[in-house]
Amino acid sequence: MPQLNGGGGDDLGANDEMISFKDEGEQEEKISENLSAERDLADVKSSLVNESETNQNSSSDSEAERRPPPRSETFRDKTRESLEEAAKRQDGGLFKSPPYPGYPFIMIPDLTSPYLPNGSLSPTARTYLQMKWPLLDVNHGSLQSRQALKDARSPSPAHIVGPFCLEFPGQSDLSLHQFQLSNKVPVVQHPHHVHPLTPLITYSNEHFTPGNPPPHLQGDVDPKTGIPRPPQHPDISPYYPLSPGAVGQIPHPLGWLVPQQGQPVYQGFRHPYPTALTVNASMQSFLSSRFPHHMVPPHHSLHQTGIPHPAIVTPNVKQESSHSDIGLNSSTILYTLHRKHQDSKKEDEKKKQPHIKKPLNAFMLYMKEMRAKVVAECTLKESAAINQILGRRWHALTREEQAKYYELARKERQLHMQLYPGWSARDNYAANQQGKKKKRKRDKQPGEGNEHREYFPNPCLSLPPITDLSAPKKCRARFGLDQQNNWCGPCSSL
DNA sequence: CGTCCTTTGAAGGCT
DNA sequence: AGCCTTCAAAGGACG
Repeated sequence: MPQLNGGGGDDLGANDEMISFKDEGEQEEKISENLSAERDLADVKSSLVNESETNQNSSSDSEAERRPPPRSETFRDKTRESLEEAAKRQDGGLFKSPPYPGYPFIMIPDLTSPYLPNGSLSPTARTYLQMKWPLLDVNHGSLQSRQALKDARSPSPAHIVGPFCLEFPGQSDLSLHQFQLSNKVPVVQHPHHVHPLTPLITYSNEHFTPGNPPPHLQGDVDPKTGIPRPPQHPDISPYYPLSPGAVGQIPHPLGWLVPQQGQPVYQGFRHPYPTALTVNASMQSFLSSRFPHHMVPPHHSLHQTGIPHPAIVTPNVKQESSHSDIGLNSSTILYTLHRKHQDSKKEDEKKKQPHIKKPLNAFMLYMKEMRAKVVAECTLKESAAINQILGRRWHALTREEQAKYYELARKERQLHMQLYPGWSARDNYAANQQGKKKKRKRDKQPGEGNEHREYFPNPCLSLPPITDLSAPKKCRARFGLDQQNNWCGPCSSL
């Protein structure tokens, strides 16, 4: 485990942004947190297989030794201060002194095509990219990236290895920390163009799928949403553990718009953030002319800047089917449509409001990256159980490791804030209240929650024992139906 | 189909 | 200031 040095000129400014951890189960967490990731995984697997966990207190090192005491100034406070400071400095145009060394609020005028005709990154774009994403090594090409691959523990600053892979120093678990933020990152990867902004994208590509692809190109359809999914290469991890050579093979969600040969139509669409600027009015026009109306992404899915941000979820507004009106006379149709229009006018207007999702926090970013790994190694599918494991692992991370995610989350928020200046998390509260009743939530009784913990050990990942007698669903969610022998007594008797 | 479960963190509202 | 609530992701389970 890398020791923390208190200081050291962290350009990311992450060292002083660690948060204090919750004290719930802290004792047990401290006990388990010093396990190496491998050991951790081994415990998970063996406990899952054997269902006979006997030792969750096998380690004694204190997490506190590894981790400095909680700071009085929380990360949240710090972040907020920084954001406020950033907002103050952001007076309209270029900004001079970025709140974070690597995250200036500079928007270059045209990122539509940051690449030069010869395929290299334009100096302007390179400057921008370096300023905006300091982790990205846009100056150095694949040679250095390959070097990074060779020397996984390079102490040099993190630099990008592939479009989705950031190398982080000091990784104890992965020699190369392939930091894929999303398994849904929309990517049109030109074989020779590695887009350097991609690593920070965490939002779903669903928001960028411009309607349905032509049937003959339609690969998979999400059974839940009905939204066509891009064909997935079976060998490719959903979390993009991509090598530089492999990324070019990744199909883009908009791959059906990309000609089979030649340059992709959506070069600028490789990234849902700045590079997505290419989807502007002209692209709308192009789409409208090429595809049926329902396939064309609606304007309201675009940000005011023309950026179809992945955090935007455009509700599927059902098209009025003219077929269903066949047989009715025109006046009836008109009247009906008028009534419908009147009745649902407000509702439609509300529905048309794009749903801007919250930016992901550090833990969410971590979950996105690690979920697939845990699922694969722990043979669990239940997200609730997976998340428990991930929560434990999150606490087991070193401060440095967590700092990476905090930093990324901070950038996510910054970018989100830039793209949606007026957006508030509160907006999503209202969004859920007006439309569908979403969730939630039974109030947690005092003491409820993790009380399953005292009665028998969790079979996975040396989780604390479970004691909650009042929440039978927890055992179900936690262990699944096929492991009912792990359910607590009250749950089993139900 | 909608909600629950489960995790942490961010953010807003209320006291 | 501190507490509470909601929502981000994920997918199986359930009513």
